[in-house]
Amino acid sequence: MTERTEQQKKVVTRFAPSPTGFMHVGGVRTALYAWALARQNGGTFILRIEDTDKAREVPGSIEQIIESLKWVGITWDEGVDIGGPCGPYKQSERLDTYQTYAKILIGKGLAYADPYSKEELDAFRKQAEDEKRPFLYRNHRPENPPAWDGTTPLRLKTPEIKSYSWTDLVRGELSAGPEALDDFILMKSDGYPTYNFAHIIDDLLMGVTHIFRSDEFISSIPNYLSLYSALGIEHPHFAILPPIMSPEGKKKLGKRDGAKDLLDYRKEGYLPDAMMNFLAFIGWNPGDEREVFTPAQFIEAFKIEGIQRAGAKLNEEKLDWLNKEHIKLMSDADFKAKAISYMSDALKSLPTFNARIDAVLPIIKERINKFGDIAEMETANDLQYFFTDSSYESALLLCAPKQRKGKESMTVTDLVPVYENLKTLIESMSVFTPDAVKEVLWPYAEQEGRGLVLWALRTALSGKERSPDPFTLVSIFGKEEAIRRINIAIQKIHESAQ
RNA sequence: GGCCCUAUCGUCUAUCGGUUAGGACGAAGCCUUCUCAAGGCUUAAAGCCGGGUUCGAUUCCCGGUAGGGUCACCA
Repeated sequence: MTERTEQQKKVVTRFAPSPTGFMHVGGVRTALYAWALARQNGGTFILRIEDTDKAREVPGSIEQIIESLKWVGITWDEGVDIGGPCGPYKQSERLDTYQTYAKILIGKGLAYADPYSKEELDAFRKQAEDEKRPFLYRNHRPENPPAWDGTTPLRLKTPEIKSYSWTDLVRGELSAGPEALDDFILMKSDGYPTYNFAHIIDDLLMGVTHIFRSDEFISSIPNYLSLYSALGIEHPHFAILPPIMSPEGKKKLGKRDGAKDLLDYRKEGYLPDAMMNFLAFIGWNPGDEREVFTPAQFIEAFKIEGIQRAGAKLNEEKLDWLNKEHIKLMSDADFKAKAISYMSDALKSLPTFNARIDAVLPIIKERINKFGDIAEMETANDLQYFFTDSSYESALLLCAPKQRKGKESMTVTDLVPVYENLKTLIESMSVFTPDAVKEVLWPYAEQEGRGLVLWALRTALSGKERSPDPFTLVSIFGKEEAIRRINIAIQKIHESAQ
């Protein structure tokens, strides 16, 4: 494996999820900040898997984690799937490393075997709870613990019961009293290390310089500080990220209360760049008024000082808006390819599809927030009429538009002459851009009544109560098709008059 | 309950002692060709409370309150 360059050693960050299911915004946001810091400094970003809890492990999680990260555009230099100079990057494959360090601590007299049964421990815990005290194992520290044979938990003998204070890159000076310190478990009785132990060893061995983690770990940090001190090592920089709250309640966002699988956003047709932009802004901002960022712009703008301290609620309406902004950034070709992939085969195989799709795309573009909306438009029959006849009621054609107040509805006598005149005008056209069409039809609409003419034309062409304006529609359909549709409308209203 | 963190419009936030407290999302209204969408303009909307420090506090300090986290052989 190639060694890191000096530059790559300066900033080493990692994302270290446990494979217990899908990734939600919280996890990916943590990864994003760590990644951005490494990227902007030419450093190293590592993907490490913390699979030390066999019971909670969900098969397929690692693949899903990798897919989620890759989707939003996060890439790593070293990790489970690609290896690297500090591998392996999966904790279950590093068991002897943790054994080695456990023995070092035992040798120093700073770790000891836990002799209690689960029942005894539960009794201690219950007692503490009854007395409204926090449970502290160290109050029950055995006087003569047996030698550790690996079949019982191994605990840290907290080197010094004291108050700790430390600097957090986001929160500033933090501190905690001695009550926060306890003899926590280093090695479990199944031979696996705890997260609390393993991550510290791995970060040390992998040269991690900055640790990003979410709010809930803040109360564990004093314990980590005692372990660093027991090991005689310096700790990396800490950056605590603000909690993400669920949209409705005030609870921290978790999988049980509605946190979505990140890949669901992909399914709904959000753009990865928009997702990254959205994630970045959950608890961070550049300090100025910019809000739309490409990944490259984000890397450039990211600063740890810009990270919030207070928790933020998830606002998916903002995601929709951001996604629309990113759609505007897409090239026509990209938009077309992506949009078409959300349409049904039935729609795409319509004979007029290829001829008209380029004209229809801009209409779709201004009507969607995310690509999944295209499928919804099709379900609502808002796409088909561009390519094939719409089945509609004559009542729609006869419905009186607002500017014809005083009349409940229009009549055949009102409409037929209008349609005939429109046909003549359309017949005379040679250029079919929306502007050119408007130029020809506008004077007539003004003269005859805009409400009447434009409503009549638009409903005849679209068969819809709501649609793009009639000039655009004529420009999409062209002469023959426009006239054909008007003829259908004429026939419809004649039928209704009988 | 102990320990810890946090606190500006409904939501996300700017402000690093002096501002008409700014922006964005969302909402409402108006305009722009009939409808819809998009766009433009406009409006409503905030410093949790109480003490200090200071000539002056949203900003600094203390207390309260509220919310969150944590007290696992989970991470």
